[in-house]
Amino acid sequence: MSIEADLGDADLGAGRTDGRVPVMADVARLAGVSQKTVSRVINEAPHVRDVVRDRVLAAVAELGYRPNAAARALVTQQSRVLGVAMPGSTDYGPSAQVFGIETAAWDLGYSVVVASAPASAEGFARAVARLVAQGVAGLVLNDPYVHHGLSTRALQTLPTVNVGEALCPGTVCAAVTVDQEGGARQAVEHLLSLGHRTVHHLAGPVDQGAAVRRAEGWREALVRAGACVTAPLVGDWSARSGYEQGRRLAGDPDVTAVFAANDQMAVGAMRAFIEAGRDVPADVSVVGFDDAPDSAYQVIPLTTVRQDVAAVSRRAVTALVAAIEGQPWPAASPTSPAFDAHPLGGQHAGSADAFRFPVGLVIRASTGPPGRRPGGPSP
Amino acid sequence: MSIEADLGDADLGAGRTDGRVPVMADVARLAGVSQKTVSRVINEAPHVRDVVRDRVLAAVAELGYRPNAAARALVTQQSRVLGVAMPGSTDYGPSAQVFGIETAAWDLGYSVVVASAPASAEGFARAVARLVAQGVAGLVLNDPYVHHGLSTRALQTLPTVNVGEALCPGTVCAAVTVDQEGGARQAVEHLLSLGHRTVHHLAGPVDQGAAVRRAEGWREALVRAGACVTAPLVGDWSARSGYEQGRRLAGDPDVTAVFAANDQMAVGAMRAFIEAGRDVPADVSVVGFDDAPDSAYQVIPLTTVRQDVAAVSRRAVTALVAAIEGQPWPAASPTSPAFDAHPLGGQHAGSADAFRFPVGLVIRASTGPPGRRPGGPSP
DNA sequence: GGGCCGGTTGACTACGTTGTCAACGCGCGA
DNA sequence: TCGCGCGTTGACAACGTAGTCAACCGGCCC
Repeated sequence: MSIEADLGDADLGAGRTDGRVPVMADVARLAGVSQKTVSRVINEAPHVRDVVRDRVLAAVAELGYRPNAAARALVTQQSRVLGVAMPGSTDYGPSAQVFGIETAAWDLGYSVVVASAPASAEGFARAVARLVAQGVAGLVLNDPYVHHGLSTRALQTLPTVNVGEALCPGTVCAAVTVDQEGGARQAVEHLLSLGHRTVHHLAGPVDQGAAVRRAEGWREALVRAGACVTAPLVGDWSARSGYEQGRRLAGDPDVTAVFAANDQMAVGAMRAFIEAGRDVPADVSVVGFDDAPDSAYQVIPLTTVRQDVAAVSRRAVTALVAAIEGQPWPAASPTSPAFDAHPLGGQHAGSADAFRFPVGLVIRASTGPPGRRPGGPSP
Repeated sequence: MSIEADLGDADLGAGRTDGRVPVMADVARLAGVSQKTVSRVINEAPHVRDVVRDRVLAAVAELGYRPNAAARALVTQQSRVLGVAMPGSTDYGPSAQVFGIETAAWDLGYSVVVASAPASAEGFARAVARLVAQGVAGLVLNDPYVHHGLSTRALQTLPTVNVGEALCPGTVCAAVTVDQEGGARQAVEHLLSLGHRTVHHLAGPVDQGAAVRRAEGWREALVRAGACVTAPLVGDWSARSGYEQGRRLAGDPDVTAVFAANDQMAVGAMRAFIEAGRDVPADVSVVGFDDAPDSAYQVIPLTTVRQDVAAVSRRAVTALVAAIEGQPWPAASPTSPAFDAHPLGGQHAGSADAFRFPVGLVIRASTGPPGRRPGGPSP
């Protein structure tokens, strides 16, 4: 393979740079042009004759020249680096987002620096400060962070996009998200259509937009159907929290259907029901949210709401890069070109410049009609 | 909260820099010293009187000055950025590693840029090339990449550390890993001690070090115990592959115990057994590897081998940073100070400079004695 | 009292790139 | 034929920081 050759060239330099890593001046000397012309060729600027261009490119190849990112960033005031602030979690959602952002960014010629910190106000402050200090050209914020003191003034000088729901209405930065309410509604309607009297909810952290929206969708669907709305139990996205809250639900014989705010909590809840001697789905139906890759192959394959995290991440990065390279980020207005592609907004007011991706219910083995009568296992 | 104040100061600058982001010269002017002295204060260099230092620090605070990373990188030829090359996967292992590396790096004042690419030779080449172009100070490689054309010469100019097992003996870069064989042995011995005649293996990709070492440990433990060694089935770490291979195992009534190379495949295998009407653990016992956070709360809580990914990542980053800041990376020798701390090596020759972390078996509900007689469910 | 020495400070420069602007050469129209 | 304009090229400065080295200052010893 070419690795050895590639890196070998890049490292050692086949040309006359006596051990030093080659710079533009070396290329220029070898090609017999000025350093500025090399710069033009490298940046594909106009006004370079083909003959000259070829000579320069040959010299670049011979020396294994690579542009110095630091020098370029210094002079252009542009780092071509995106900062991602995320709560450091190995949950499927966040990590899928990070990888999605990373892939999309590379495709657009940007690299990605990740700053993980607990989703507290201090954690957010430190993460953003690190990213700013590092000189990122734009910021991708994760939902859980957004409510923590993010203000209009604070970030308006730096292009910023939020992946997920913004809780505070004052937030001006653009948001890319999925139709959380719609997904929750689909889950609830599915369960009600199976014959369940109502659906209990295992919610995510109350200060996170995605969790709030899913809870809203759940409540709304119940109200619309005239079903009784019970108080949601709150978890922290982890399977452990799903298990713990699931044990509380398992103690209530009236519970026949549960909608968990993500797949991991749904799995934990299923475990709690099984442990309590209540079968899934015969006694209790469970629905998750995310459709993590594992969910189809759980011991009880999970009915869940599928969202395309990769597509969401891609859109977020695309919008962010457009903002970076286009207008100097005038606090993204609804008329900003970057946000005109799919303005499906209007789901909730005050966030007109949101992308909203559709979601879809995937029905598997964890849901079914309420077979045994509520009140305990049949004799 | 202080976010607004922090970022507000940083962005707008409370001083006399008329909109521009403040630079050292601005601080120097305000403090009445030279730019060089500001540099000394910022870098905590010696030979600065306390009075002067305080004056400079006050000016820094007033202007909200932040060092320009690009300029610093340009002049020091040092980016304080670590590059992480990873296969873009949302599996627990890789994503936990990325977060662990990121956290450890920040603690040491380094930021982390991630390059994800498929674990092929081309993917590896592109990922490393991107990272090098970005100007990283050091490289963290993930196991699956290492066998792809990594050569002594190729990376010897850039400090590099491998997290995981290096397959090719020619690889000189330092490696930090866990005791894969030992973990596999513990899993097998646990199953044999329960009374199983032998243990089948659901392995990871054959070209990945961790998968190979786990398979080696499994085979070794069986041989030592005089049990028969069956051909391992090969998956790709995903629950899906665990399910698919699990179906093949479920068809064989002699199978009473399975050791999967990671938790996700173990879960998929459990699903396959349940689907085939074989109970876990009554008919078949299953052991995983990783102890992912969810594994304790699976519908059938998983017996698995716990490894401390965060600690491994931390060690890798510590070693890498030591190499970056210490000697100019003479292709890490066993006597290199960076690798003297815990040389538990010697597990396999040719890699004397490896850190090897211990692992531990966590026994849960997915394993038990072979209850029903092999040959099918009892009537 | 003069010289020396070490701690402190600043002027100058390099780092590798891009932006600005002037200069050059060629073809074309007057 | 001359002048003009455009496409092409290069000299020079600038970006913000750290390294080098000289200058300065005070106290100390001879």
